[in-house]
Amino acid sequence: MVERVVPEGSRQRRRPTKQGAVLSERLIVETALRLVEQHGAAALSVRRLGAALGADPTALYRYFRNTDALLLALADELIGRAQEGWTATGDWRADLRAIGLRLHARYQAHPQAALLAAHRTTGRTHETRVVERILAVLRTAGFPDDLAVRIYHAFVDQALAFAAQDAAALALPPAAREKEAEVWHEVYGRLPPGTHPHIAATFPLLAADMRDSGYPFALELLLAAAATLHPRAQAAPVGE
Amino acid sequence: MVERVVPEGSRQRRRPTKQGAVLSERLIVETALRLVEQHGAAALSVRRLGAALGADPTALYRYFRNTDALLLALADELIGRAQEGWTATGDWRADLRAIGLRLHARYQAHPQAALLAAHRTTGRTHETRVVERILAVLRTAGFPDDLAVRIYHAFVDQALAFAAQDAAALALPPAAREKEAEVWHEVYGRLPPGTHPHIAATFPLLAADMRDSGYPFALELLLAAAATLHPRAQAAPVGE
DNA sequence: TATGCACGTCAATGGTGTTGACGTAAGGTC
DNA sequence: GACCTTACGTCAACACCATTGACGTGCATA
Repeated sequence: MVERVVPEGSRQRRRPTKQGAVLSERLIVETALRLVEQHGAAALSVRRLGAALGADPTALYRYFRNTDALLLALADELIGRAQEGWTATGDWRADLRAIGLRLHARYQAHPQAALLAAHRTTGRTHETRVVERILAVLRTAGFPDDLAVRIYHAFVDQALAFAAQDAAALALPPAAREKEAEVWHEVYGRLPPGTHPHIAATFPLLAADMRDSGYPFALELLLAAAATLHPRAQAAPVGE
Repeated sequence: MVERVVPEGSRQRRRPTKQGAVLSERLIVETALRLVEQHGAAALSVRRLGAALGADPTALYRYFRNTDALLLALADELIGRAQEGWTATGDWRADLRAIGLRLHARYQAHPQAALLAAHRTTGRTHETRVVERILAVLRTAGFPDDLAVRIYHAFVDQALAFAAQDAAALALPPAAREKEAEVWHEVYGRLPPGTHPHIAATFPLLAADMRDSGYPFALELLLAAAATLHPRAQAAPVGE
């Protein structure tokens, strides 16, 4: 196979497409993100991306080895953006809450890329920086090392797992997404008290609660339980 | 459009395919599950499934409206298998722990299918039964309805999110999995204390802890925090 | 034994990612 | 300004994919 991808650094000959666009790795990543944002995950295909760029679809392969490489580039971009503007306050619980919610929110903005990114360890600079920051928050707060590590692990995995989980719902084709919402009302709303008494009794509450992500509350529970494990634990109820 | 799917209950005329197979919803689900397990999630296509069944690929559409409906059936099958043999003990915390760990374990046994299925709401019988059971555990334990619903939501989403997260790691091709573990040691094990002091200080602990899933500990934290929200809350430390 | 229709089959449609060949025009050199 | 070299945009083609409508066989029922 001919090596068709030239590393971004050594690119020199930029040549406009028939429609006048001048391609670059950066332009492609930004266009792809915009495409996903505006028209949903399903809109991201090589042909549509080519159309959006104003270029032949296969021009993409001069910049990325395949679509997976493109999606990893998107993912890297996301991780970077999630940390922009964040600074520690010194309150470990508020800091972890902010980091968790930011990561979650940023991933939700690009569900398709999030689905791929959340399950992978990249070892790239953005990722190591977040890890360092979380450990810093926990150790500075006075958690002993072994406990800090365990809490870090649960916290990070939970943030990424929920990010992927909620992204998956957003990344669903519109038809399937509508169907799922419908399933909740049609199926769960009509289960008879005889066979499913607890669902029947709480259905309105259920329907209301399931509309939003379970992550914020799960995060609060994790933080509250972690607080009770602190060597100088004080009364620190959920949500504090 | 002609309605082509006949509900499983009212099926009567079974007719062997050219290759002699007698199709059924159950056979299709089991074959699909086997296909995904043996050859990965990418192997699940209508054509390949037809070949594995010994039938014309489009015969599938006599049993499922589309591939998404099949996927939901797979998901529900996994949920069902996770519950086989479970019974309530009356100790809400032990019961939820058991349900969570069972779900997680069952999905890990079928990583490829778990990846596809863990994000979906099926509305099928196995799913509604778990939902009913979890709500029963919480309400019987004395949690008020609104709290029971919120805890249920966080608990279920956490279990499924972690199931998908950990399944993703298992589902990677062995080569890629080894490579990722290697990258982790190479990158995180060599970060200089100057730029990443907290990672450098805790690396041995980190490396040991990250080998296993973060779910069991995250689940304990959730249960411990939920216990403090109980109207008759007693001292109930993590892991009790 | 007769009959209606369930369902397995086939052909076709319009999508997808990806590859190899080709030629044009851009950059460097003189 | 002329000449090479080659990067890279384009094109055609391939092998898949899910899904559809039409068709007729042969089964279950009456």
